[in-house]
Amino acid sequence: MKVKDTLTYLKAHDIKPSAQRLAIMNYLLTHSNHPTVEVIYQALSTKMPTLSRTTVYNTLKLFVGHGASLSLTIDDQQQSFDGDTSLHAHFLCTRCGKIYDLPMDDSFKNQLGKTVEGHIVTELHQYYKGVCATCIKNEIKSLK
Amino acid sequence: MKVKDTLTYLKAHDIKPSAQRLAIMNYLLTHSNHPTVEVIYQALSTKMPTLSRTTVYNTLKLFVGHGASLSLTIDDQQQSFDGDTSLHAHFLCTRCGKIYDLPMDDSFKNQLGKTVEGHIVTELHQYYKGVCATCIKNEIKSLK
DNA sequence: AAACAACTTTGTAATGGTTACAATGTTGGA
DNA sequence: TCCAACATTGTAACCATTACAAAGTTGTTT
Ligand SMILES: [Mn+2]
Ligand SMILES: [Mn+2]
Ligand SMILES: [Zn+2]
Ligand SMILES: [Zn+2]
Repeated sequence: MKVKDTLTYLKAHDIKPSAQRLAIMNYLLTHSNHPTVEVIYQALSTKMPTLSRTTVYNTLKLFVGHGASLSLTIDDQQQSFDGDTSLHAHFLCTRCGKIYDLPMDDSFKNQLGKTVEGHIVTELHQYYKGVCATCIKNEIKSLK
Repeated sequence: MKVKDTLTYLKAHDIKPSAQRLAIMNYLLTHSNHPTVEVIYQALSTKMPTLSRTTVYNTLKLFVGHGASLSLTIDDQQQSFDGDTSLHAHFLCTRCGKIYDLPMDDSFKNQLGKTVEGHIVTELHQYYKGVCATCIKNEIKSLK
Protein backbone atom coordinates (compact mmCIF):
# COMPACT_ATOMS: atom_id res chain seq x y z
CA MET A 1 0.00 0.00 0.00
CA LYS A 2 1.52 3.28 -1.16
CA VAL A 3 0.88 6.70 0.35
CA LYS A 4 -0.60 7.67 -3.01
CA ASP A 5 -3.24 4.95 -2.60
CA THR A 6 -4.02 6.13 0.91
CA LEU A 7 -4.50 9.66 -0.42
CA THR A 8 -6.90 8.33 -3.04
CA TYR A 9 -8.72 6.33 -0.37
CA LEU A 10 -9.21 9.40 1.84
CA LYS A 11 -10.46 11.52 -1.06
CA ALA A 12 -12.85 8.76 -2.10
CA HIS A 13 -14.39 9.08 1.38
CA ASP A 14 -14.58 12.89 1.29
CA ILE A 15 -11.86 13.34 3.88
CA LYS A 16 -9.48 16.24 3.43
CA PRO A 17 -5.95 14.85 3.71
CA SER A 18 -3.32 15.98 6.19
CA ALA A 19 -0.02 14.45 7.27
CA GLN A 20 -1.65 12.99 10.39
CA ARG A 21 -4.70 11.64 8.58
CA LEU A 22 -2.53 10.03 5.92
CA ALA A 23 -0.32 8.41 8.52
CA ILE A 24 -3.23 7.04 10.55
CA MET A 25 -5.20 5.84 7.53
CA ASN A 26 -2.06 4.28 6.07
CA TYR A 27 -1.47 2.47 9.35
CA LEU A 28 -5.01 1.08 9.30
CA LEU A 29 -4.80 -0.02 5.69
CA THR A 30 -1.46 -1.83 6.15
CA HIS A 31 -2.14 -3.53 9.50
CA SER A 32 -4.79 -6.14 10.14
CA ASN A 33 -4.27 -6.09 13.90
CA HIS A 34 -7.45 -4.18 14.81
CA PRO A 35 -5.47 -1.60 16.77
CA THR A 36 -6.60 0.52 19.69
CA VAL A 37 -5.94 4.25 19.82
CA GLU A 38 -2.94 3.60 22.02
CA VAL A 39 -1.42 1.06 19.61
CA ILE A 40 -1.72 3.49 16.70
CA TYR A 41 -0.36 6.34 18.79
CA GLN A 42 2.67 4.32 19.92
CA ALA A 43 3.37 3.07 16.39
CA LEU A 44 3.24 6.51 14.77
CA SER A 45 4.61 8.83 17.44
CA THR A 46 8.19 7.64 16.79
CA LYS A 47 8.06 8.82 13.19
CA MET A 48 5.83 11.80 13.99
CA PRO A 49 6.94 12.98 17.45
CA THR A 50 4.46 15.86 17.71
CA LEU A 51 1.48 13.59 17.17
CA SER A 52 -1.14 13.90 19.87
CA ARG A 53 -3.40 11.22 21.25
CA THR A 54 -6.32 13.61 20.80
CA THR A 55 -5.59 13.79 17.09
CA VAL A 56 -5.69 10.00 16.88
CA TYR A 57 -9.08 9.99 18.66
CA ASN A 58 -10.48 12.80 16.51
CA THR A 59 -9.17 11.36 13.28
CA LEU A 60 -10.52 7.88 13.92
CA LYS A 61 -13.92 9.32 14.80
CA LEU A 62 -13.80 11.25 11.52
CA PHE A 63 -12.89 8.10 9.59
CA VAL A 64 -15.72 6.12 11.14
CA GLY A 65 -18.18 8.92 10.42
CA HIS A 66 -17.17 8.92 6.77
CA GLY A 67 -17.27 5.14 6.46
CA ALA A 68 -13.52 4.91 5.95
CA SER A 69 -13.00 2.59 8.91
CA LEU A 70 -14.92 0.53 11.42
CA SER A 71 -15.16 0.80 15.18
CA LEU A 72 -15.25 -2.52 17.05
CA THR A 73 -16.72 -2.86 20.54
CA ILE A 74 -15.89 -6.53 21.02
CA ASP A 75 -13.60 -5.72 23.96
CA ASP A 76 -15.39 -3.99 26.81
CA GLN A 77 -12.28 -2.11 27.91
CA GLN A 78 -10.98 -0.50 24.76
CA GLN A 79 -12.36 0.41 21.38
CA SER A 80 -10.50 -1.02 18.41
CA PHE A 81 -10.47 -0.01 14.77
CA ASP A 82 -10.47 -1.73 11.42
CA GLY A 83 -9.38 -0.36 8.06
CA ASP A 84 -11.21 -3.21 6.37
CA THR A 85 -14.79 -1.97 6.06
CA SER A 86 -16.10 -5.03 4.25
CA LEU A 87 -18.70 -7.14 6.06
CA HIS A 88 -16.81 -9.71 8.12
CA ALA A 89 -16.94 -11.24 11.60
CA HIS A 90 -14.38 -11.07 14.43
CA PHE A 91 -12.92 -13.53 16.89
CA LEU A 92 -11.55 -12.25 20.20
CA CYS A 93 -9.17 -14.57 22.03
CA THR A 94 -9.88 -14.27 25.74
CA ARG A 95 -6.35 -15.57 26.49
CA CYS A 96 -4.09 -13.30 24.44
CA GLY A 97 -6.53 -10.54 23.45
CA LYS A 98 -5.82 -10.82 19.72
CA ILE A 99 -8.69 -10.17 17.31
CA TYR A 100 -8.92 -12.33 14.18
CA ASP A 101 -11.00 -11.86 11.03
CA LEU A 102 -13.58 -14.49 10.12
CA PRO A 103 -16.21 -14.65 7.40
CA MET A 104 -19.66 -13.37 8.29
CA ASP A 105 -22.72 -15.57 7.77
CA ASP A 106 -24.44 -14.80 4.48
CA SER A 107 -27.93 -14.90 5.98
CA PHE A 108 -26.83 -12.23 8.46
CA LYS A 109 -25.07 -10.15 5.80
CA ASN A 110 -28.26 -10.04 3.75
CA GLN A 111 -30.08 -8.10 6.47
CA LEU A 112 -28.02 -4.94 5.97
CA GLY A 113 -30.28 -2.11 4.81
CA LYS A 114 -33.37 -4.22 5.41
CA THR A 115 -36.02 -3.95 8.09
CA VAL A 116 -36.07 -6.52 10.91
CA GLU A 117 -39.17 -6.58 13.12
CA GLY A 118 -39.84 -2.98 12.13
CA HIS A 119 -36.30 -1.74 12.85
CA ILE A 120 -34.11 -0.37 10.05
CA VAL A 121 -30.71 -2.08 10.02
CA THR A 122 -27.74 0.16 9.18
CA GLU A 123 -24.91 -1.81 10.77
CA LEU A 124 -24.09 -5.45 11.51
CA HIS A 125 -21.61 -7.01 13.93
CA GLN A 126 -20.80 -10.65 14.53
CA TYR A 127 -18.41 -11.48 17.36
CA TYR A 128 -16.93 -14.81 18.41
CA LYS A 129 -15.05 -15.21 21.69
CA GLY A 130 -12.90 -18.14 22.80
CA VAL A 131 -9.33 -19.43 22.66
CA CYS A 132 -7.34 -18.91 19.47
CA ALA A 133 -5.33 -21.54 17.60
CA THR A 134 -2.00 -20.07 18.74
CA CYS A 135 -2.99 -20.11 22.41
CA ILE A 136 -4.23 -23.70 22.07
CA LYS A 137 -0.84 -24.74 20.63
CA ASN A 138 1.06 -22.96 23.41
CA GLU A 139 -1.17 -24.61 25.98
CA ILE A 140 -0.37 -28.06 24.58
CA LYS A 141 3.38 -27.34 24.45
CA SER A 142 3.46 -26.26 28.08
CA LEU A 143 1.89 -29.56 29.12
CA LYS A 144 4.67 -31.68 27.61
CA MET B 1 -41.23 -14.27 38.76
CA LYS B 2 -41.22 -14.93 42.50
CA VAL B 3 -38.31 -14.38 44.86
CA LYS B 4 -38.41 -18.13 45.48
CA ASP B 5 -37.71 -18.76 41.80
CA THR B 6 -34.84 -16.28 41.87
CA LEU B 7 -33.37 -18.13 44.84
CA THR B 8 -33.63 -21.39 42.93
CA TYR B 9 -32.04 -19.74 39.91
CA LEU B 10 -29.06 -18.51 41.92
CA LYS B 11 -28.54 -21.89 43.57
CA ALA B 12 -28.73 -23.60 40.19
CA HIS B 13 -25.77 -21.45 39.15
CA ASP B 14 -23.76 -22.12 42.31
CA ILE B 15 -24.18 -18.62 43.63
CA LYS B 16 -24.62 -18.18 47.36
CA PRO B 17 -27.68 -16.00 47.88
CA SER B 18 -27.78 -12.72 49.78
CA ALA B 19 -30.36 -9.94 49.95
CA GLN B 20 -28.40 -7.89 47.38
CA ARG B 21 -27.80 -10.79 45.00
CA LEU B 22 -31.46 -11.77 45.13
CA ALA B 23 -32.58 -8.21 44.43
CA ILE B 24 -30.20 -7.75 41.49
CA MET B 25 -30.90 -11.16 39.98
CA ASN B 26 -34.62 -10.63 40.43
CA TYR B 27 -34.35 -7.30 38.66
CA LEU B 28 -32.56 -8.92 35.73
CA LEU B 29 -35.05 -11.77 35.48
CA THR B 30 -38.09 -9.48 35.53
CA HIS B 31 -36.81 -6.72 33.21
CA SER B 32 -35.93 -7.15 29.56
CA ASN B 33 -34.43 -3.67 29.26
CA HIS B 34 -30.75 -4.74 29.16
CA PRO B 35 -29.90 -2.42 32.05
CA THR B 36 -26.59 -0.77 32.82
CA VAL B 37 -25.11 -0.81 36.31
CA GLU B 38 -26.49 2.68 36.89
CA VAL B 39 -30.03 1.70 35.87
CA ILE B 40 -30.02 -1.26 38.24
CA TYR B 41 -28.52 0.83 41.03
CA GLN B 42 -31.13 3.58 40.64
CA ALA B 43 -33.99 1.08 40.47
CA LEU B 44 -32.98 -0.83 43.60
CA SER B 45 -31.48 1.83 45.85
CA THR B 46 -34.91 3.21 46.73
CA LYS B 47 -36.01 -0.09 48.23
CA MET B 48 -32.52 -0.92 49.53
CA PRO B 49 -31.01 2.42 50.55
CA THR B 50 -27.68 1.03 51.73
CA LEU B 51 -26.98 -0.62 48.38
CA SER B 52 -23.63 0.35 46.94
CA ARG B 53 -22.69 0.75 43.30
CA THR B 54 -19.65 -1.41 43.97
CA THR B 55 -21.92 -4.24 45.06
CA VAL B 56 -23.84 -3.96 41.81
CA TYR B 57 -20.58 -4.12 39.84
CA ASN B 58 -19.21 -7.04 41.87
CA THR B 59 -22.46 -8.96 41.80
CA LEU B 60 -22.94 -8.62 38.04
CA LYS B 61 -19.37 -9.76 37.45
CA LEU B 62 -20.09 -12.74 39.68
CA PHE B 63 -23.28 -13.54 37.76
CA VAL B 64 -21.52 -13.36 34.40
CA GLY B 65 -18.70 -15.58 35.69
CA HIS B 66 -21.22 -18.20 36.79
CA GLY B 67 -23.21 -18.02 33.56
CA ALA B 68 -26.25 -16.56 35.30
CA SER B 69 -26.32 -13.46 33.12
CA LEU B 70 -24.77 -12.01 30.01
CA SER B 71 -22.61 -8.96 29.52
CA LEU B 72 -23.28 -6.96 26.34
CA THR B 73 -20.69 -4.68 24.77
CA ILE B 74 -22.89 -3.37 21.99
CA ASP B 75 -22.68 0.18 23.33
CA ASP B 76 -19.13 1.51 23.46
CA GLN B 77 -19.83 3.76 26.45
CA GLN B 78 -21.49 1.50 28.96
CA GLN B 79 -21.73 -2.20 29.60
CA SER B 80 -25.23 -3.62 29.77
CA PHE B 81 -26.54 -6.84 31.22
CA ASP B 82 -29.06 -9.47 30.30
CA GLY B 83 -30.80 -11.99 32.54
CA ASP B 84 -31.79 -13.98 29.47
CA THR B 85 -28.77 -16.20 28.79
CA SER B 86 -30.28 -17.99 25.82
CA LEU B 87 -28.63 -17.49 22.43
CA HIS B 88 -30.23 -14.43 20.87
CA ALA B 89 -29.20 -11.31 18.92
CA HIS B 90 -29.53 -7.64 19.90
CA PHE B 91 -30.59 -4.48 18.11
CA LEU B 92 -29.27 -1.13 19.36
CA CYS B 93 -31.20 1.94 18.28
CA THR B 94 -28.71 4.70 17.58
CA ARG B 95 -31.47 7.28 18.10
CA CYS B 96 -32.94 6.39 21.49
CA GLY B 97 -30.33 3.95 22.80
CA LYS B 98 -32.82 1.14 23.51
CA ILE B 99 -31.67 -2.43 23.03
CA TYR B 100 -34.13 -4.94 21.58
CA ASP B 101 -33.99 -8.73 21.44
CA LEU B 102 -33.95 -10.46 18.07
CA PRO B 103 -33.51 -14.08 17.07
CA MET B 104 -29.99 -15.25 16.29
CA ASP B 105 -29.18 -16.92 12.99
CA ASP B 106 -29.21 -20.70 13.32
CA SER B 107 -26.04 -21.17 11.28
CA PHE B 108 -24.25 -18.85 13.69
CA LYS B 109 -25.76 -20.51 16.76
CA ASN B 110 -24.48 -23.87 15.60
CA GLN B 111 -20.87 -22.74 15.92
CA LEU B 112 -20.98 -22.53 19.71
CA GLY B 113 -18.53 -25.04 21.19
CA LYS B 114 -17.13 -25.81 17.75
CA THR B 115 -13.77 -24.91 16.25
CA VAL B 116 -13.64 -22.18 13.58
CA GLU B 117 -10.38 -21.85 11.64
CA GLY B 118 -8.57 -23.52 14.55
CA HIS B 119 -10.10 -21.29 17.25
CA ILE B 120 -12.35 -22.76 19.95
CA VAL B 121 -15.63 -20.83 20.19
CA THR B 122 -17.02 -20.33 23.70
CA GLU B 123 -19.22 -17.29 23.17
CA LEU B 124 -21.27 -15.76 20.34
CA HIS B 125 -22.61 -12.25 19.86
CA GLN B 126 -24.72 -10.86 17.05
CA TYR B 127 -25.43 -7.12 17.07
CA TYR B 128 -27.63 -5.04 14.80
CA LYS B 129 -27.55 -1.25 14.85
CA GLY B 130 -29.97 1.19 13.25
CA VAL B 131 -33.23 3.02 13.94
CA CYS B 132 -35.95 1.25 15.89
CA ALA B 133 -39.62 1.00 14.94
CA THR B 134 -40.67 3.46 17.66
CA CYS B 135 -38.18 6.10 16.55
CA ILE B 136 -39.29 5.66 12.93
CA LYS B 137 -42.91 6.26 13.96
CA ASN B 138 -41.99 9.38 15.95
CA GLU B 139 -39.97 10.65 13.02
CA ILE B 140 -42.97 10.30 10.72
CA LYS B 141 -45.32 11.99 13.23
CA SER B 142 -43.02 15.01 13.57
CA LEU B 143 -43.06 15.51 9.81
CA LYS B 144 -46.84 15.91 9.63
C1' DA C 1 3.53 39.04 -0.44
C1' DA C 2 0.40 40.21 3.36
C1' DA C 3 -3.95 39.56 5.46
C1' DC C 4 -7.44 36.72 6.55
C1' DA C 5 -10.71 33.05 7.44
C1' DA C 6 -11.42 28.29 7.80
C1' DC C 7 -9.70 24.28 9.28
C1' DT C 8 -6.46 21.15 11.93
C1' DT C 9 -3.53 19.84 15.57
C1' DT C 10 -1.92 19.97 20.16
C1' DG C 11 -1.61 19.66 25.34
C1' DT C 12 -4.06 19.91 29.35
C1' DA C 13 -7.95 19.47 32.08
C1' DA C 14 -12.34 17.41 32.91
C1' DT C 15 -15.51 13.52 32.64
C1' DG C 16 -17.37 9.22 33.71
C1' DG C 17 -17.45 4.23 33.92
C1' DT C 18 -15.01 0.78 36.32
C1' DT C 19 -11.84 -1.27 39.74
C1' DA C 20 -8.89 -1.50 44.07
C1' DC C 21 -8.86 -1.44 48.67
C1' DA C 22 -9.55 -1.34 53.49
C1' DA C 23 -13.03 -1.07 56.96
C1' DT C 24 -17.35 -2.75 58.44
C1' DG C 25 -21.12 -5.96 58.56
C1' DT C 26 -23.13 -10.66 58.11
C1' DT C 27 -23.50 -15.64 58.28
C1' DG C 28 -23.10 -20.32 59.50
C1' DG C 29 -20.54 -23.83 61.75
C1' DA C 30 -17.41 -25.43 65.83
C1' DT D 1 -21.05 -17.68 72.00
C1' DC D 2 -17.01 -17.41 69.31
C1' DC D 3 -14.74 -17.37 65.23
C1' DA D 4 -13.44 -17.54 60.45
C1' DA D 5 -14.97 -16.99 55.96
C1' DC D 6 -17.49 -14.34 53.17
C1' DA D 7 -20.15 -10.13 51.53
C1' DT D 8 -21.05 -5.27 51.46
C1' DT D 9 -19.91 -0.55 51.69
C1' DG D 10 -17.71 4.06 50.72
C1' DT D 11 -13.84 6.23 49.12
C1' DA D 12 -10.04 6.76 46.32
C1' DA D 13 -7.58 5.49 42.27
C1' DC D 14 -7.49 4.28 37.49
C1' DC D 15 -7.83 4.94 32.76
C1' DA D 16 -10.16 5.47 28.27
C1' DT D 17 -12.39 9.11 26.19
C1' DT D 18 -13.96 13.93 25.47
C1' DA D 19 -13.96 19.06 25.98
C1' DC D 20 -11.68 23.02 25.29
C1' DA D 21 -8.79 26.79 24.17
C1' DA D 22 -4.40 28.00 22.27
C1' DA D 23 -1.24 27.43 18.55
C1' DG D 24 -0.28 25.94 13.94
C1' DT D 25 -1.48 25.20 8.98
C1' DT D 26 -3.69 25.85 4.51
C1' DG D 27 -5.64 28.12 0.75
C1' DT D 28 -7.75 32.34 -0.95
C1' DT D 29 -8.31 37.28 -1.68
C1' DT D 30 -6.44 41.55 -2.42
MN1 LIG E 1 -11.48 -7.05 10.83
MN1 LIG F 1 -31.34 -9.79 25.35
ZN1 LIG G 1 -4.91 -16.31 21.79
ZN1 LIG H 1 -35.24 4.13 18.96
